[in-house]
Amino acid sequence: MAPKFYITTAIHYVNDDPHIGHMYENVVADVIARHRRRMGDDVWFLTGADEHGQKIERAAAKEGIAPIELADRVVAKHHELWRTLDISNDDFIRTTESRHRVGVLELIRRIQERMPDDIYLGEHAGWYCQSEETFVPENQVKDGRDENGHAVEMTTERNFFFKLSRYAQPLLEHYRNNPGFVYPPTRMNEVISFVEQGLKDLSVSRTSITWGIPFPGHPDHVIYVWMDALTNYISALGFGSAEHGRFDHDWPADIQLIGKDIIRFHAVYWPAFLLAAGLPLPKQIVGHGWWLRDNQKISKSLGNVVRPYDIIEKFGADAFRYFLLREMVFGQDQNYSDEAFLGRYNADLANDLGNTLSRSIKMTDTYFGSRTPPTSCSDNDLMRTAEALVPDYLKAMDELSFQRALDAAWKLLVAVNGYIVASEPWKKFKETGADEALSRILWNTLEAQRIVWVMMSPFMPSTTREALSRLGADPEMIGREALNWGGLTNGARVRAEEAIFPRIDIATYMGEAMQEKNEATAVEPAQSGAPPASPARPEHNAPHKPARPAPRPPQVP
RNA sequence: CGCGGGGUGGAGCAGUCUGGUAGCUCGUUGGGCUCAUAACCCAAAGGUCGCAGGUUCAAAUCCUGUCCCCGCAACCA
Repeated sequence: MAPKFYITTAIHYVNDDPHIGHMYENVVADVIARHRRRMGDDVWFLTGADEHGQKIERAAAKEGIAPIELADRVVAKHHELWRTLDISNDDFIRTTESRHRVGVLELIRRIQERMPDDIYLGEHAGWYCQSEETFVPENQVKDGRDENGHAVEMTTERNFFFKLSRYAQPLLEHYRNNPGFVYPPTRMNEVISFVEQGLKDLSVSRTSITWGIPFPGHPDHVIYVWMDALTNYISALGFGSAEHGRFDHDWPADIQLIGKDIIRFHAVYWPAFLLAAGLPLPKQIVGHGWWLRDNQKISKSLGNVVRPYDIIEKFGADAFRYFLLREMVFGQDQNYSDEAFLGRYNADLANDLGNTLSRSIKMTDTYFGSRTPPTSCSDNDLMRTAEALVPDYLKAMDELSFQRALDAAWKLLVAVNGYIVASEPWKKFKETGADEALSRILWNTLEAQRIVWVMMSPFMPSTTREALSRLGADPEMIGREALNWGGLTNGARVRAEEAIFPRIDIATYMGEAMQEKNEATAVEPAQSGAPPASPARPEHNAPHKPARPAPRPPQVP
C-alpha cells in the first residue's frame, strides 16, 4: 500500500488579494505534492482561506458589506489564482464552513474533557489602541503610542484562556526528541529559545468582535482567530464529524508549510492545543522565507506590493513557478525583481531548456523524418551523467533543496549541449547521412532531455507534458521509473514547433513596463507617501515600442 | 552581557561543523561552431573571503575583540 503523505499550506487571510508570498507558498507545496505523488505516495494536499477575525470584520464594514461577502469575493480570487498557477490541491478549506466549525468545537470539547483546567476564564491585560480598536503587541508600543502614532492604554478584557504555560516542558521535550520538528534548524532554535523563556497562558476568546465562531456555551465570546485558524488542518479532514475517515488516515500531517512569520503559532500554540486534546503532533513544520522588494517585506501598506500577474500572463505559470523555486534559497529571504525573472527566463528557460529542445528536435526532424531515431544507445557518457545525477536530484527533492534539485537537472542539460557540440551531428549527417552512429547520437540527446523534463515535471507540470510529447515520449510517464535511462521508444513521432520558451527582449519589456507604470501613476497618484515600487532604472530610457503580442509558451490542450 | 542568522571577485550565492592550492550562476573579454530561440561549446580577466589580533607548518574555515546588516523578543493572520 502506498504510504500516505499529507501536506498543508497556511490558510491565507482574505483581507486582500493574494500576493507573491502566498503564491510562493502554494507553489512550493504543490511541487512537493506533485513530486510525492509521482513517486507513488498517497498524497493529500490542503490549502484554504482564513476568514474570521477583526481585520476582516473591519475591512468589510469599511466597504459596507457583510464579512462573508468580502470573504467570498477574495476566496474567488484565490481559487482563480490557484487554477492559473496549476496548484494541485485536493481540498480547499474555508474557516467559515460548517465542517470547520464542527472541528473547532470538537477540539475545544476534547481539551475540556481531557484537561478540565486548561481552558479557564481570566483577564487579559495589554496595550489597547482606541482608534484602531485592537490590542497592540508590546514591542510595537513606544512612549504610549503604537507604530502609527496612535495612543495606547493598558486595558483588560475578560477572556477564556488556554493554559499554555503548562506545555513549555512537554514542548521542549518534543523538540529534543524531534530535532527536525521545525525546519530549517535556525527556526527550530528560535522556537526553542522562545519556549525556554517560559510560556504565558494564551487568551483564546474575544468579546470585542463578533465575526468568528461563538465560544461553546458563551455566545458573547468568539474563538480567538488562531485557535480557530490552526484547527483547519484537521477540520478539513473531517475531524469531529461522523465522516472522519480521512482524519484517521492522513493525520498527523507530514509537512505543514508556512511563512517564517507564523512559526510560533504553528510550532508552539498548535502542538500545545494538540497535546491538550490528546492528538498526534504534525511531523514537521517547515518555514519558508519572504520575498522582499528593496529589502523590505512586501506589504500593501508600504506600497511596494509585487503583483506578478502580468509576468504570469505573459510568460506562463510554469516559467513563474520555475523562477520562484530556482531563485529562492529555501528558508531564506530573497529579493524579488522583474529583471531577475527576465534574466532567469532568458538564461535558463529560453537559452538552455528551450533552445536545447529546439536544436535536437530540429535535427531529428530533418535527419530522421520527424521520428525518434531507430537505434537506441545504452553505453555513452550522457547516460552515465544522467545516472549519476538522478540520485542527487532525488536527494535534493527529499531535502526540499529545490535549487540543488534544479541544478542537477541543469547539469544534465548542459551535458546534452556539450555532447551535441562534441559529436557534431550536422557534420556527420553531411558526411555519412542518417546512419546508425547518428541515430545513437540524436537518440541520446532526446533521451537525456526526456529525463531532464521528468525531473522538471513537479516544477513545470504543463510545459513538461508539452515537451515530452514533442520529444516523442509519453507525457504521462513522469514517475520514478521514468527517470531511468532507456525510456524513449524508437520511431515515435517528434514535433518540431515554435520555441517553447521564446526569448524576451528585456530592455523592451522593461520599457513597456515603465510606460504602463507611468500611465497608471498619472491616472492614480501614489497613496499616502508610499515609496515607489522600484527605483528608476536606465531601461526607462529605452525606446518605447507599441504594445505587441506578448510571447508566451504555447498552451497545452 | 536576552536569543539567533549574515557580511566571500561587478551582481547573486556555495564553501566554514570534519583548517591544507577560493568554487558556482549571471555579467565582461577572446576564440570555436553553424543544428538551434543573436542561441550553444571552449578559454580568459576579475576576490589579501567586514576589520584587528591570536592559535597553527598552514585559517574564509578554529579562538578573542570589534564594526555593520537582518530575524526573534507573545496575543498584528
